[in-house]
Amino acid sequence: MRPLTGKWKIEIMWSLAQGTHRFGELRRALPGITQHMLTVQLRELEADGLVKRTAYEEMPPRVEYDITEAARGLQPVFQTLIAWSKQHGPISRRHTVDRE
Amino acid sequence: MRPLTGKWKIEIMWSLAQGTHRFGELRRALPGITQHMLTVQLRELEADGLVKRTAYEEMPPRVEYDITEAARGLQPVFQTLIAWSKQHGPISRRHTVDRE
DNA sequence: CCGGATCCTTTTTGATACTG
DNA sequence: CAGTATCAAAAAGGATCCGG
Repeated sequence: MRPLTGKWKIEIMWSLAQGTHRFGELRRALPGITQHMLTVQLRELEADGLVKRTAYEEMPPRVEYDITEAARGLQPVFQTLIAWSKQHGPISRRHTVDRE
Repeated sequence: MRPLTGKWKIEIMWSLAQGTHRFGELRRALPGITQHMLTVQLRELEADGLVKRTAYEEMPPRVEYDITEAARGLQPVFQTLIAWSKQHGPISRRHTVDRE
């Protein structure tokens, strides 16, 4: 099992759980993420059936992201994890990077 | 935020959520994990305050692992994720390795 | 039985530049 | 605006051998 692996997936899903977002909106909602990473993670989430991508072929381009029905069942997970991390601080993955 | 990152952490926590386990028991409960990885992940979980380790200096050695009080609040997360993955299949991290 | 220490491979992440 | 292409660095994962 490998749920929601990736440095930003929880936060992405949490953002999307609160409503449709455009690419640029997500980028602003996740300070520190690069376009590259946002693209990669969204693509993976899409492939995993957690995110739905809707592209409008207009000028200027517009792309919207939503969570899928399947992912609705995970919504409490996102909520709990976000809330938990606010209380206990971030967990794991070199949480103490102590640059040096 | 980086919750429960690691290939085995969810499953480890899920196992421990169901009761105290010894090292060897966990190993058997997680087919495919190496002792090395189990050690590493347990150490990280311990450092993150999600797991409590109790070593008995006996012969033969015995070590028990439990989830901490702080981690109790995450128990529904483990449950939901495990249940979800049983329905929808594993998520992410090269789930389609399609070896040639 | 429960690890630690090494060494090596694979995956992930990130910086930067470029495009319809 | 919403990406793609490259390249490089870092982190995670795993095999194997050693020790109390």
